This record gives sequence, C-alpha cells and structure tokens, in this order.
Amino acid sequence: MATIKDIARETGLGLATISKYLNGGTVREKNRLAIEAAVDKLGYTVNELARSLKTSRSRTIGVVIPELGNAFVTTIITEMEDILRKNGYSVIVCDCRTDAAQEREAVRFLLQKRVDGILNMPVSRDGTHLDSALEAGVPVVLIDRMIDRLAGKVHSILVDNAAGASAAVSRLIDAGHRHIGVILGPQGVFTTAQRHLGYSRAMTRNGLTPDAAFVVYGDYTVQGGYEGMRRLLELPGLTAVFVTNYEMTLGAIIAGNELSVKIPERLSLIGFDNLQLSQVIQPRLTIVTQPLKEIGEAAAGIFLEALEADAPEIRELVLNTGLLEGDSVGTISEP
Amino acid sequence: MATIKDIARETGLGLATISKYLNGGTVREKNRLAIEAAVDKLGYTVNELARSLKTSRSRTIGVVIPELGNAFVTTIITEMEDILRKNGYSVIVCDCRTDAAQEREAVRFLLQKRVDGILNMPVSRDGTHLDSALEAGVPVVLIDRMIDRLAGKVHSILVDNAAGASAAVSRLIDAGHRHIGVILGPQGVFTTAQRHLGYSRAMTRNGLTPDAAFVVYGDYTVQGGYEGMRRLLELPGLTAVFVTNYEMTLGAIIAGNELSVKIPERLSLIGFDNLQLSQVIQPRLTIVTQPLKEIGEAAAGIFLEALEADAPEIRELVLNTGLLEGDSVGTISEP
DNA sequence: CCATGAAAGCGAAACGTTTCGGATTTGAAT
DNA sequence: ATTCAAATCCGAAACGTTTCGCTTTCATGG
Repeated sequence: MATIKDIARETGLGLATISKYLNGGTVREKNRLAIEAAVDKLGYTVNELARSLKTSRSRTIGVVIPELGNAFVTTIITEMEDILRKNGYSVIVCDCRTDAAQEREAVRFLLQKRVDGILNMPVSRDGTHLDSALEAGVPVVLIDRMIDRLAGKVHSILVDNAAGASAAVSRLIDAGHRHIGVILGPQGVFTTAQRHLGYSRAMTRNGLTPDAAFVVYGDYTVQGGYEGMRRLLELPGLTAVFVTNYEMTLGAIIAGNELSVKIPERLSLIGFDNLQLSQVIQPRLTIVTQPLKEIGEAAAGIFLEALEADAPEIRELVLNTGLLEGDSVGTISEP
Repeated sequence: MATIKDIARETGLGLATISKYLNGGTVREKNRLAIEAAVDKLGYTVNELARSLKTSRSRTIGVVIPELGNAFVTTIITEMEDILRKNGYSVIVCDCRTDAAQEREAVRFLLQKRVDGILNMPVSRDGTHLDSALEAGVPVVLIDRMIDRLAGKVHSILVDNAAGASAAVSRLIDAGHRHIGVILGPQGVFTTAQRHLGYSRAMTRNGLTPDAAFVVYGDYTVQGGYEGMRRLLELPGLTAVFVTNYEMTLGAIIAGNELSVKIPERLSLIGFDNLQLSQVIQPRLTIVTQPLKEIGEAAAGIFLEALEADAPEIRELVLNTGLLEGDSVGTISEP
C-alpha cells in the first residue's frame, strides 16, 4: 500500500510538500500535476490511522443506543450519518441491548477507539457511564432522554413529549372521550414521566380528574403494550387509549385484535411514532410523530460545530411533535 | 491523556515491558502490580489509533447497505456487531441510500479508514465498487445478493430464496389456488430472479403453467408493493398473492385494505420477512422468514476467521428460509 | 540585472504504539 | 559461591502522517 513517502520518491518532492498539497495547500502547477500523477499511478490513499494519530482526531463519532431494530433510532442515525460522512466523519454504532452494563462498556470501548464524539440515547439513569467521556473532553449528545445531573455538560436533543402527549389526549377529549387509558413506558424513565405529565395536564386542563387505574406502565416493548392493553380493556367505561411508543402500539393492536375490539367504534386509539405502520393498519392509525429527520440533522450539526469550530457552547434543543390524523379516533356524543 | 510512556515513568519500567504486559505477556508479579496501579492512577487506556497504525489492523469492520431503516439489515447488523464487539472489533455503518455511486464512495471511504473487512449488501450489479477492497486484501462478505463476477473472491451468505419462494407458492397451491400472483423486486436483481425461479418451479412442478400476467415487478418499496397489488387485483381469477419482501408486503396490504379485499376469504396472501408485522396484521399473516440471526452470526464468524486465523478460505453459505403460518391463506375447494 | 518580499519547498521531530534482538536478572542445581 | 538456561526486561526503530521553523525559488519593479 502506497504511502506519502512513495509519492515523495516518485515525484522527487519532499514529504512536507505532499502532505501540504493533500491537505489543501497550494503547490506549483507542475508539482501538482506530478503529485496527481503519482497518486494515480500508485493508487495512493491517505492512511487515516496515521493522520488521526498525528492530529489526535479520529474523525469518528460513536453512537450508543438501546437497540438498532427501532425505527426511531435508525432513522435518526441514517440522517446524521449521511451528513457526517459527507464531512469525512464515520459513525461507529454500538447496540447495548437496553442494558446499562453493556452501555457503560460501549462507552469505554468507544473512548478507547478514540472517537471524537458520542451520541447516546441513554439507558442508564444516572449517566455515570458518560463521565469518562466528559473528562476526556469528548462532546456528548443525548437524544430522547435527558439526564439532569449532566445538564450543562452535555448537548441534548429532546422532543416536547409533554406537549405531544397532551395534544393526543386533548384530541381524544375533544372527541368526547372521558375515560382515557394510557400505556406508558417504565417508571423512572425520562420520556415516561414527560408523557405522563402531558396526559395529566390535558386531563385536568379539561376538568377531568386522572384516575390512576387508567394509567398503566409498560416497558416500551411489544409484550408490554400487549399486556397493558389487556389490563386496560378490563376497565369499565374505557373508550380510548393512548399508547406512548411504537413497539407498545404494536402490542396494543395485537391485544385489541385478539379480543376483536373494533376500532374506532368500540375503542379509540392513538399510537406513537411510526408513519408506515399508521398507514398499513386498518383503520389508519392516528399517531403522535416525532421529527426524526430534524433530530438527526441537529445531532450532526452539533458535532460538526463542536469539532470543527472550537465553540464549546452547549446546545439544548427541544423539538416539537406532530399529530398525524388517521381514522382510529371515534367521536362520542355527550350523553 | 496518559500514554504508555507515563506508565513507564511511573513504574520505572521500560516501554517494551508495559506493552508486552498489556498485550497478555507475563511480567514479574511486583511489576504487574506496579503497572496495574499506575494504570489505575493515571486512568490509562491504550490508544487504539497508535496500535492500529503500528499493527496495521484497525479492528474495524465496515458495513455498506442500501438503507438502515430495514429490519432485514438491522437485525443482521445487530447480531454481528454484538459478536464482533466482544472480540474488540467495531462496526462502521454506511447507508448508501440504494445508490450505486454512493455505495462506491462508501467503500472508498471505508478503505481510507483502513477497515479490516467489509460487509456489503450490494446495490451495484457488477461489483466493481469492491475491486479496490479486494486488491487491498480486505476480506469482503456479501449478504443477500451474489455477484457472479466475484465468485471465489468474496465470501457470501445467501438465503435459498428459490426454495423459500417455492415453499410459499406450493403452500398456496396445496390450498387449492391455481391463479397465483407474485410481486417481485426489480428486474435484474439477484433476489428477484431467485424468487421468481422458485415461483415458476412450484407452479410447473404442480402441473400449472405460469402466466406472465400474474407476475409483476416492483422495486422493493412500499409504493411498489401497493402498485403491484392494484395491478394484480384487476386480473380475473386471481385468488392468491405472494409478495417477496417486507416493504412491498406492507404496500400490498395497504392496497388490499383500500379496496376492502377480505383476507383470506377473497384473497390469500403470503408475505415476507417480518415476524412482528405478521402478528399485528389482522388476520395474522403467513410469511416466508429468513434466518437473520444466523446470517449475522455467520458474518461475524467469517470475519473473525479471516482476520484472526490466517485462513483465506472463501466461504459461501446458503441458509434456509422458513414458512411461518398465519391465517392469511384460505382453502379453495376443487370445482 | 539586482534586490526584495512572498510563495513554495524542505528536513526533522513527533504522535503512541509494537517488536526485534540483545542484555540482564532470576533461581535452582551444582 | 558459581554456573547456566530460562525468564524477563529494555533500547531503539518503525508505522505514516502533520507541522514547525528554515531555506530556496520565483516574479516583480526599479
């Protein structure tokens, strides 16, 4: 494999000159041609490893996520990766299988690989797995979930979950529903709390008192959504359900199908987060959408800014959700 | 950031000794303790960049795929990544957006990053984008699609698509169907040809003559499946449809829903590839499944073998599909 | 034709490892 | 104590870049 030295020998120029040209410096026209010719002839490509060692910048971003098989996260990564790659950065992905120990290990692994930045949708609640990164001066971007202890030290891109949940529940209330169930994520998780807050806020704001029985906790898995739905369907008076993530939406639908619950006649349903699914389900599902593309773009932007410029300004973005109307919400006339 | 030199100074030992110990060599007990202590005290971690430069092995595998938002591919990557990371390898993912030019660029990018191996689900038909990798002696593993020109030079992990398609179509024939539509991928793509072959084989083997009108080509997108289904539904006599990938299965269902086609009463349907979907759709969908986990495992295995051992033996695996029974296939009694 | 300043070119050191081959230490046997 | 092989240790070079501080070359105007 050809090195810069080979180019130097081939062209009769000095190492420094070649390097300078390769990095955008100017050289005399005839030398430029000579270098180009030699590069072509020898099939030279810069050895990023050596470059990285010398510059102590690996041009690599590490990504740590609970799981790859999750449209939320893959869409964001795709978008971010696209932009980063155009800027010469590569993305190393670590799937920690929703396990805090593996998450910690992944961060350690990435730091050892000398990544320039870390994107994390955190599993751990306390965020200690990121301390070493921060100590090392590696910028961290948190998505989806905030960790209070790290406020001001890490960048974050969140979604206004409370508003999103509130909008969904308000939509149900406007349609005449009074007894609205909600299937939340695990207790203690950031997004669970936010979405719960939105639910409660919409209820009280409309003069309804949230009944704890109508609030069930799942674990953001298909299974959890399934069980949550079974539990809710036993409650008398229930006419609508709001499910707070994609996987649980799937589970809830499975449960509904099993019990032949007609949507929206018998039950109104608002799901979360997957456009494609919302179309294929009959009836078309009304869902809360998150701005995935924007999140990915924002993440890429933050990294580029933090690494290219020397602006150590901490960004804390909160983006808005949308409500995509389908046919899964039925109207109840007031008695 | 602490280096090996700091450890040497701290312990009074030589560079070579520390390096040796760090790489699993034996040192005197008291030195071992001294090194451990110094490592802890200074928070030393090996600089993989420097190590890679010296050993000219980056311990990184590059992955080039048409798109990340695709359960087929993410499941495989997850599995492979899991195994590779446990062995100290990281995975760089490049999503080429189903664009051959971007795919070529991604390979170039990865080679510049000095990856030790490349996993590719190819978009390009001729595979020239991989030539530079092969020249550089970087092992390549192809998944899902074979490129004949590269046979014997690249590893491959394929699925017996012909058999899988044949099994699905046979299942329909056994249920009494005679006029069976199939929605294939784009013409000229490897898997399209394989699945078409399976379809034809099952038909002729059962004494039926395949009618070209019942064979439509899509492009492996939701839209393509939708259009294909609309076209098929205009054909008189059609009683069953086999859709040959996940995205198109979604599209086909949307089309069916729009026209209120009852499944399986009016039309029997066999889809492809997504377990979760098959459960959530009502009625439960019968699908052809691919052994995603095994593919991921096999890929990791091939890389580890090729990189750790010096066994340059080319592997060409062909795995079997399964048929997951749902309720979307109805029986037609012979007239 | 010379002086001059700017532009371009250069050698050498450094980044943090690994590794080679020789030097030193160890500890058991004499 | 002495010897000796085995075990351990070590200095130095090398991996392929970038970069610093000089030196050389060039074009221009006088």
